[in-house]
Amino acid sequence: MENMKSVPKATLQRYPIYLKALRQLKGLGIERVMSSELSDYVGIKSTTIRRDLSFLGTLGKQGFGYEVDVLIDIFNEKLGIDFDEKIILVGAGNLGRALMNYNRWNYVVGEIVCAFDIDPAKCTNQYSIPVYPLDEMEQRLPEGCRIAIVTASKDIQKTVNRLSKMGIKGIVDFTHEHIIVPKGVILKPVDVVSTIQELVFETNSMTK
Amino acid sequence: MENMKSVPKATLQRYPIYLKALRQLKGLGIERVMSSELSDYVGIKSTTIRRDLSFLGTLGKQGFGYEVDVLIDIFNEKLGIDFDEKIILVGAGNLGRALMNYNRWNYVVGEIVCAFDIDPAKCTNQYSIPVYPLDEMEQRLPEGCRIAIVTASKDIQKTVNRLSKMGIKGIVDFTHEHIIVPKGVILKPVDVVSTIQELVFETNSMTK
DNA sequence: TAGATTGTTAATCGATTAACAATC
DNA sequence: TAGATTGTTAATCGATTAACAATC
Repeated sequence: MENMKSVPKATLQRYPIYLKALRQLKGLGIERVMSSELSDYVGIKSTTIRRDLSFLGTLGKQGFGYEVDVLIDIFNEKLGIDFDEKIILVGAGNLGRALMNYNRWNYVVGEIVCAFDIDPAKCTNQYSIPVYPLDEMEQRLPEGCRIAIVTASKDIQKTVNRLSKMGIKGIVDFTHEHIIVPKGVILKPVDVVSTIQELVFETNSMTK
Repeated sequence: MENMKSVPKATLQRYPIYLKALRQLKGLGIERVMSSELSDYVGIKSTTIRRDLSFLGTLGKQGFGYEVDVLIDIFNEKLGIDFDEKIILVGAGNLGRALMNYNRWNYVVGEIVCAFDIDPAKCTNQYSIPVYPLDEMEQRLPEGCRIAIVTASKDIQKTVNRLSKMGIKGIVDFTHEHIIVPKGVILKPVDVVSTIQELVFETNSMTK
């Protein structure tokens, strides 16, 4: 970490793809992988993969390839994926509840620890995860929590400002709203509508 | 459309951002916008915006800026967003149902017309949208449907192959699975776990 | 017209990849 | 060692943006 050359943004965005693939390969009992194999698997050129991996150290062996476990460990250690990122969720509506139930990501990046909602009727323990009133966000913030998922669009800008003050560093944003993010906070939009629009644009421009 | 210089991929991916912003501005009663204003609004340099827009024609007026309505119309007409893209949904689990209820995108890109699930218990009319057995996908495919949202990971590769044969051109993928997409089909992953991982990677690499 | 902002050119920056030297 | 694949260099490609000419 200390001497890490600054990793290009494009590379950083491919790491999750590699990590996912490596976990799947490991699940299939594969212990060693060559960049060319991984390339076929994820659809990224092998040179690009080797270059991307080289930012994390000298991980492969010439003539051999990479040990799957070594790569997975590196992603975990060097990049701070320690499987228990504490995540909070803002908004316990339909989508929020779907995310709460979507517990497949336990032990992958961590888990949603608790949720918040303005609607008192939604503040309950009846789901897999406790839901607290939005007011209590500051006091209920889990120790070390850096990441929030927001699904509620009511007063979203205010909420984002509050999250930022609370020390949240990354926000996964499911609202469609226009949000200005404070410095030092990264916001990743997850926008089905925009995704569909991109698809429409791209399919249209494909068929000329 | 006919003489459209091929639009760069990066530009294509920004169009939904512009369109969203323009609709919001229109909602605020704003009729004219300069590239510099739009730039402040969406956080993309004004030169980039002007260049992106120039692929769609000569839309602005020197000394004046752009008419919001003109831009919105161009996106709609030239790029085929006609508000009623017919979308099908595969998988009526928690996430699927959240998407069905998430009808905010009606009249934005179109709407989910129907859903499919392998589980007969989930094939019902009790939601806002009819859910049919997965078997009936081919016969129930809405006229002109090009886009599918998949949330069910069971046999996902088979499903994707089927969708492709049915003529689906774009897939929004909510599963975590490793999917090989047939030629001519675009798959856009929407992956909360990967998004969170990207956030963790990026926040970690920010704090050095 | 004069002022302003667009549309576009050309320079810069970053990302990809072909080619190959290093090395297991 | 010889064969193979990595790690890295250098060339290419694409995207961004500064600067400015075109023009409303």
